[in-house]
Amino acid sequence: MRPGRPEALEQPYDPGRVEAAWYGAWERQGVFRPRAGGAPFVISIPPPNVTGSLTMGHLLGESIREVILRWQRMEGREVLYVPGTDHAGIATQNVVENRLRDQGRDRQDLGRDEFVREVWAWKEEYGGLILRQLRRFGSSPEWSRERFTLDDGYSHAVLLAFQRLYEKGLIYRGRYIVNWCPRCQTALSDEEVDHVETPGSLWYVRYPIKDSERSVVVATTRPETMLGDTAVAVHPGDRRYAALVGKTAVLPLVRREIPIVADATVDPKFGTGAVKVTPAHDPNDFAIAQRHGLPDLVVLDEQGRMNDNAGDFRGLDRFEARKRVAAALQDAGYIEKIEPHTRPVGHCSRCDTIVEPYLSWQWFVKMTELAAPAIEAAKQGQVKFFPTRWKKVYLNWLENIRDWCISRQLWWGHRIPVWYRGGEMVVALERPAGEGWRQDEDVLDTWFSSWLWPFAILGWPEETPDLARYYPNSLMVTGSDIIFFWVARMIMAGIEFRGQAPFPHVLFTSILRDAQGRKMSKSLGNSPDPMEIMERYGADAVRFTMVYLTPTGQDLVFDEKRLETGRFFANKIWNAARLVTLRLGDEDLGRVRESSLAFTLADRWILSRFAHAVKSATRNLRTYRLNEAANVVYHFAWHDYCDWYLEMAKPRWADDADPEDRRTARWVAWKTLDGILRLLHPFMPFVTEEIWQAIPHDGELLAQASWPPVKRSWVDPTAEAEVGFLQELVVAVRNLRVETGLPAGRRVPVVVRGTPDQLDLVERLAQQIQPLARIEALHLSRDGSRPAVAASAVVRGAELFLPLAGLIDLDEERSRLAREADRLLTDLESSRKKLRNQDFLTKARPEIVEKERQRLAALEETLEKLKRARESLRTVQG
RNA sequence: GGGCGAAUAGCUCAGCUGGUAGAGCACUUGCCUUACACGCAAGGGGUCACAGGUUCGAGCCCUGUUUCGCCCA
Repeated sequence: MRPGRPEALEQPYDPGRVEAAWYGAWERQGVFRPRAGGAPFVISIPPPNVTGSLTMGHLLGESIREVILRWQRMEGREVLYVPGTDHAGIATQNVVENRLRDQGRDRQDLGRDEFVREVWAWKEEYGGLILRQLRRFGSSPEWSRERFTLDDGYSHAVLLAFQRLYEKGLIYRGRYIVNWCPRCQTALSDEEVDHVETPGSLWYVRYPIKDSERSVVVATTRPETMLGDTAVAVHPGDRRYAALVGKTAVLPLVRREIPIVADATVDPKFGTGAVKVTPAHDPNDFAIAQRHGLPDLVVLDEQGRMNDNAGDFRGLDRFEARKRVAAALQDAGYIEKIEPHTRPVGHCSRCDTIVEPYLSWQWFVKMTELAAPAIEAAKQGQVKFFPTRWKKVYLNWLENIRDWCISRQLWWGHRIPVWYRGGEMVVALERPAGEGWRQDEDVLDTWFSSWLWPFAILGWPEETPDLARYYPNSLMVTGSDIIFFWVARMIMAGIEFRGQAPFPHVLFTSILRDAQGRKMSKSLGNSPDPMEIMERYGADAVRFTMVYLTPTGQDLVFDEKRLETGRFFANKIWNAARLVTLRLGDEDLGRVRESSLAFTLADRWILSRFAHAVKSATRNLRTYRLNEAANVVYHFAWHDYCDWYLEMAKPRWADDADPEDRRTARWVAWKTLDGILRLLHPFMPFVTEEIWQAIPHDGELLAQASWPPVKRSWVDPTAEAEVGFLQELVVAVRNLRVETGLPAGRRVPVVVRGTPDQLDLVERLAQQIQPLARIEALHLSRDGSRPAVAASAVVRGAELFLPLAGLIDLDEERSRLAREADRLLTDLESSRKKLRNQDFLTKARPEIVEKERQRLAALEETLEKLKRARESLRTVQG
């Protein structure tokens, strides 16, 4: 047992100082290293973007991971938390390109190799800021295992995964419509496109029929694409157009002859029921073209400008082209009408540019085969989601999954391991032997590397000891916004490459929103700076508040002011600890045997309450109700321990108090504080460590101490009931004091009247009640007498009197008693009504009925006594 | 168009197995009571969105409606 250092708890509490103190010690002592002994517990960080910095959202996720990790460590598990970052292809390339632009250069000037070197240099200098910020936050990953998705070993894993899937026939190259971002100039996956309902127009355009007076009117939202039309399509069952199928239409402006085809996917109710078919710029049209053997004609370039196929419109930006084409059609009399029309428009999730459906050669992963076992894993419970409703979202996505476009036209990333020479194509991790091989120019989607994260971080494809011991991981904590991007794909990859889902549990965190309900994001600039927040409130306060506030799986409207909850709480604990340390004296508490102490009622009560708090906090942690766990500890520490126990203990610490009892009060106060610090450590590691070091403690660091067990011997229902009565008495007296307008400091006599049992109890508790309620003398009315003039209240049938003749306003007291009685009357009536109900009496569970009877009896008794108190005051007046 | 979620005190939100509606902040009143004014004490404040239903009993379960938000197409 190490002695405390009371002088360490300086006033005032300064989070900045405290939080600078302990991180180094934890690292030196190897607190974050997996400690053999218990079953492994493994979590990895959802790798943040290497160019990124901390956001409030990160802090929320990190707070939750940390609570669970530090708790599990204290429970004796072998805890591993793996840190790292991902290379975030588009985002990182953007950052470096912007820098080049500022210098008046672009990546084409540098060439591929030079550019990639430039990105690496940038990464070495500025990357990973976010991980340094996590140290300030107090995060406890095993730093020596930090991984980056472009590291050599990791890259090998990524390319190997590509090769294996290719060899299994699950990866293919094809020419299809993909989502193209003209600004990023790369293909995107479906998940990287956000759809926004956008008002626009629906143009009705007349296409003449060849060798005929007739024409067909098509409706389109994108007239500029008509330059790439290769057909007109109608529904096969649409009688209006039956005669036209097989005929030839003449495309206005360009006079190209195109067939009219019948296809069942055409919606006869949309527009005129006839649509133009632009295979190169619309996924549905592409499908129609495939079925009918129609050619395709690309009319846009990679930057979203009209290309040479667009004739007079070549070189125009797509939106300018839309206006010009519409105007040209109008001028030539081809426009029938224009209607307002709202449709979903895809935006690049990276840069918000409107994406183009664009026909190009890309690499894809066939997903249905990978999805099937991932669906089973969730259905059979090998992977569970918290909250459970995400299971449905997950299943729905997987059951309707589409192939995944994984090639990106970027330079920063894993270059696709495919080699071409003439008509040959080889998939290989190394350049094939021989001359003339040219590697595929594209890189892989970043998510194609991060879906391997749970096992690639452990050394896969090598069969390392880590992989054997730490796979599958224990838990994934992340935001539901990446359930498709990452979570579902990790599960698929885990099953595909390791034969087992990567973790049994997925815990989704809240999404933080600002006061207007908008998602907090860097681009909106509506997120406070986390580092500044930590400066102002302290990391402990942020951690506690985040967890305390976060509802399980609901979005969280974040208001900075609420961080005061954690800040004030830390301060409260700090000051409670100061009080305790100042009163501990030089007692060697470590040598005190619990059995040698004579606990008072208050001692038994707080230890019982502590046992409940441990039980409840632990149960809530196990079920991921972290906010409830935080709430339990908060309430116990503040309201039970500080408000009641410490107040009751104060007189026992006085110099003239009985030494044995003083020792007992010291021991219980210390022991309970030690317990609070342990329960609180996962939520507020710094301040709890600092305080723990200042009180007598066993072991080097709180971070290595054990989680408190539930001590059954401390559970004491009698003590809880009796102190409950005491608390009600005290509150009633305090209330009378306020209601009668007594000066706050004035000590008053109190008379109690009640059953002999009640009076005995009050007599036993008198010592503790008096200071709490500022009572000068507590008189027990054994003979049933009562003061003639007094303010009064009823507590559990016992009557309290403040005999204050001359000090209280009798009229006011009478009306106060009347108000009190009125309030009870409502409850009384509803209780009576309930008990008159035959159905209630026969059908409700007996214990419920009995409870209701007791409740009614108590209400009646209280009411009766209030009435008598009023009457007696009337007599006085009369 | 399909799916999911939310609606509870002035605000932000808890409310687990149906059994007397809770917290923090804000508000009112009184206190610098030698741990803490980042505090202490006492208090006010609710048609649990609406309409039905199930039940002895509904904030909670069922059906429908309204409003808001999100995801998917």
